[in-house]
Amino acid sequence: MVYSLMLSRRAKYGLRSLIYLTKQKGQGPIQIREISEELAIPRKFLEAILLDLRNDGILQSRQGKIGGYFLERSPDTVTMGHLVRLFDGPLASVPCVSQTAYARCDDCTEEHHCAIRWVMKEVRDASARILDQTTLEQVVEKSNQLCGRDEIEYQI
Amino acid sequence: MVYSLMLSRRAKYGLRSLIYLTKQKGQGPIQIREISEELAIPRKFLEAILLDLRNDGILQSRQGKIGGYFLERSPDTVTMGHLVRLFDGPLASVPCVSQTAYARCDDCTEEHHCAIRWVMKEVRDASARILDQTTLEQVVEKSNQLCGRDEIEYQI
DNA sequence: AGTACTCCTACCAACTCAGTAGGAGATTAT
DNA sequence: ATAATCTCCTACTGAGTTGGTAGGAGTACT
Repeated sequence: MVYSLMLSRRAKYGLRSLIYLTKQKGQGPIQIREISEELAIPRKFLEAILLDLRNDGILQSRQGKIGGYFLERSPDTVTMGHLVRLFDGPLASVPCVSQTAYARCDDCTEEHHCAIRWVMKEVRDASARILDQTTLEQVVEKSNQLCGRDEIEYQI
Repeated sequence: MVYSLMLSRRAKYGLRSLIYLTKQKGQGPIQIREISEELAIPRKFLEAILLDLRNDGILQSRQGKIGGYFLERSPDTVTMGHLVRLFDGPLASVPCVSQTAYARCDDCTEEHHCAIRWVMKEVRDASARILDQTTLEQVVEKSNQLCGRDEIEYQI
């Protein structure tokens, strides 16, 4: 079975790293190696992912010996919608219903008459409603709930 | 920009063909060639897609000279959810929240503690709620509305 | 100076997607 | 009977994406 509407590994690794970094907030830079070991993510792959998050302004980094990554933006300002779009592109399952990356379907003759567009827009809107209103902070809270707040075990 | 959560061309072609066939219901078998010309879908590609729909029991076919395809199931019993799953796999964006094709995420240590799972389940449920309650019949109705019911122009 | 980290470019194997090619088998019309 | 016209089926292909690796330059602390 193929899962073509699925979150990429890149996105999952990125999200899990952000949750980890949020839980460690205020403790100075965390190194790629630590995250990669703790969350079982290939180190070199993780490097590229964290770099993307830094270039987007969500993370900040420090170079050199005691360098590493830490949150730049407050986790209550980072939405899941933003993150999923960052990693995997628009939420819309057809380009002609995307808010953030609209494009005509190249195989659709007249989009105003397109019933597929209509139903897929409903789906997009429902997904966006959830993802754009869920913040990283809320996800971390939920994660703490699920794990038991006091444990320092980073099940995300 | 990459669209990794997108409907495949296969799915779009399949859906458009089904809408076309629904509108022609009761008029005997419609040939691949006609559909492919009318909807601008590559003929050989369409062959494979219609065959899948037949093997799934949604379409029926007739071989030979005046053969072709026609609906086997009534369009009010065919849901968009079923069709999207048939073409593109599970709706869930992570396998561990799929109702129809559950699987553990191989990179997730303990799913009951996974906050990503939690939010993605909300998204899946919202999408499924829409897609599983929208039938092919409703989509065709909507298409007729959008096109003007009397025109015989198959903008879908 | 040495060490340990981030940053950056280039590369790679495996897989998926969107088709094509060619023909066997079925059915009808002549 | 046979030609025509359709579906059915297998195999193949080129382009693009995913999930990484390799190697090293640059940066900062000790």
